[in-house]
Amino acid sequence: MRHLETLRFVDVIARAGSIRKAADTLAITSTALNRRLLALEDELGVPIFERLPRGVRLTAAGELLIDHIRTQISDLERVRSQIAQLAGERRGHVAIACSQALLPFFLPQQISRYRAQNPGVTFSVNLRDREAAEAALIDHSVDLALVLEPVRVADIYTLYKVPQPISAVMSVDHPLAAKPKIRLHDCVPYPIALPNIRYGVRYLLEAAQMRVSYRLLPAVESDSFEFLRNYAAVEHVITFQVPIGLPDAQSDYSVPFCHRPVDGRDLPAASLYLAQLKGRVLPVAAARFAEQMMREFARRFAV
Amino acid sequence: MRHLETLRFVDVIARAGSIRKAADTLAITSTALNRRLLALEDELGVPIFERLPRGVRLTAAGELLIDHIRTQISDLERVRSQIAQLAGERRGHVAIACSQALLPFFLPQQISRYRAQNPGVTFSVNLRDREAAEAALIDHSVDLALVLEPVRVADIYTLYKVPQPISAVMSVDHPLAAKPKIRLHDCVPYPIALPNIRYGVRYLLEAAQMRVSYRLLPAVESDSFEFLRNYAAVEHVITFQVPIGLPDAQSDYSVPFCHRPVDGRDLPAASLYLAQLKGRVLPVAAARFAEQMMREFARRFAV
DNA sequence: TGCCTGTGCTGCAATTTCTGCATCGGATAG
DNA sequence: CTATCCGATGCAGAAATTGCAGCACAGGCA
Repeated sequence: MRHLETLRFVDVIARAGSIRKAADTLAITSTALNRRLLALEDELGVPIFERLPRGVRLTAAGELLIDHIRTQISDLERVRSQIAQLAGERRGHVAIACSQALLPFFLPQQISRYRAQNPGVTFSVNLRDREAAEAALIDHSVDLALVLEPVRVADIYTLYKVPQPISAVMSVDHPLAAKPKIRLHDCVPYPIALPNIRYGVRYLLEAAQMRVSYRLLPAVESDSFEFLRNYAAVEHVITFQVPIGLPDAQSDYSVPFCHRPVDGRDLPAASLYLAQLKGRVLPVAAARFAEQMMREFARRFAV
Repeated sequence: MRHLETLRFVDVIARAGSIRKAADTLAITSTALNRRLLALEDELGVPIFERLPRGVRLTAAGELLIDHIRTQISDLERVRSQIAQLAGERRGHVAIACSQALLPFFLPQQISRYRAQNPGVTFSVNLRDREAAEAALIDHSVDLALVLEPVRVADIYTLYKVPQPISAVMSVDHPLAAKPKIRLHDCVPYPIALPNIRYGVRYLLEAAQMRVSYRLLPAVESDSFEFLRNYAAVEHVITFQVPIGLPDAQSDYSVPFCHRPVDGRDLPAASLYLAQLKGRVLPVAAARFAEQMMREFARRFAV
């Protein structure tokens, strides 16, 4: 959209941290970009960036403005998508930030299902920890976030909340695999593999252990849920994940690990949140996709 | 602001109903304006206006866009005012739509008081009936509305609500002026002057008469509250108004008419609403002025 | 200290975009 | 049927934007 080209450029400068770098990514000369910025600051009567020897940084006024710019850009996007829908087109784009647990099964299935009915809609799926996911909502780089136990900043609006009782994951021939339900102290004799503290599952585990005498000390730590699952498959180690990231009984996945729910008395269920930026009206495609996921949540995890 | 000049032009076209008229008010040629419009429609991929023999009219897509445009324009205005405030300037503009009752005393006093502390802030005060006031909020032509018994459309947000018991207004030597409180049936023997049905006071009077046997038939109807007051001053006629539009005892106005409250059993109190557009963040000056008025309401009409 | 690198900024010419005049084609009101 | 008002368009001049080259400045490094 031509009329907010300059504003978009300002956004790029803010993200790049220097006019020349921004000009480079925008494939124009720094001269032109610089002059646009100067003209805008002149119009506004206030500098948007403070000039540092190694680049530029937003002033207080700039912070205000950049927020406005990002809102305007995505609001225009929404209007365009509404107009496109009016014209009968079924196009659009949905940008999602999500936790690792959504990557193996849930999102692939959901996106595939949605695209089967709306082939014109494209998706971008970005792995973000819960903090980064919320930041991505705030700076308008994603439309939806799907995260476990978010930090819950004020600017985030929760569309749906799903309880996710934590499961213990182990190889199929692990001694504990015989039990239908796992107590946490059952795990003490065995080596443990855990995600690190930035992740919701680990956070809940640590919180739960504040109240008990035993300790689950990780033999292996990782930031990859996929690694942890596969590690549990090849060694008699126990790890913990949420069910939405694990193959369920009906699926035709054949894997050398299994999972058993942890007793609710030992560990409260985690919560999976579907969230958007507060006060933002989503583009049509994103809103529809969110609705589809919410229906699926309601179906699977009916209360 | 340069970058949304074209969008502002589109807004003017929409209001003017024809490109040439809009070009005229914008002091440019119709050619230039027409081409900007065509370029924008080309960018958007859909026509914004349908071309009629006597001008243009918004298409469905255009309705969507014009709403976005008006939001963007006033949102930018808000950002500018926030930036100005950041820079220590105390400037800005407040546009108000209000009922007649606010014109003689309340708004002049309030604006004068506000401007005494904020001389840089300018005001526009527009007389609008309750329906037009809400329309003005919606199309962003005013920031605040102050109206009696509004129609209460969904997009309006009420900031404050003040009860206004209706008063009978008459000349000082009117027989009823001896009573401290007026019953409606006391008025039957006398000629009545009323505002027409579009106004809140008349609306309430008509509603009240649904339940009783007597009728107050207006000898004179007018759409000017000022006329009605002054007419009551020169003839033994009774009219009805809300107290906020009448001089109070402490004021140093010397007028040949007086007012007495109507008994609450006969006529419910009207409600004066201070309202803004739902979901809109007001510019600093408008928000501050609204706060001042709300404090004044709380002081005068403490519950 | 002196060199080097990276930054934002500016004068000037080429280029792109925009504007205004004159005019066309079409639809309606009288 | 005619007069009028409307939006659209070809073309030439005006205005804004861009890119090149170069400047001044501030830190990093030897």
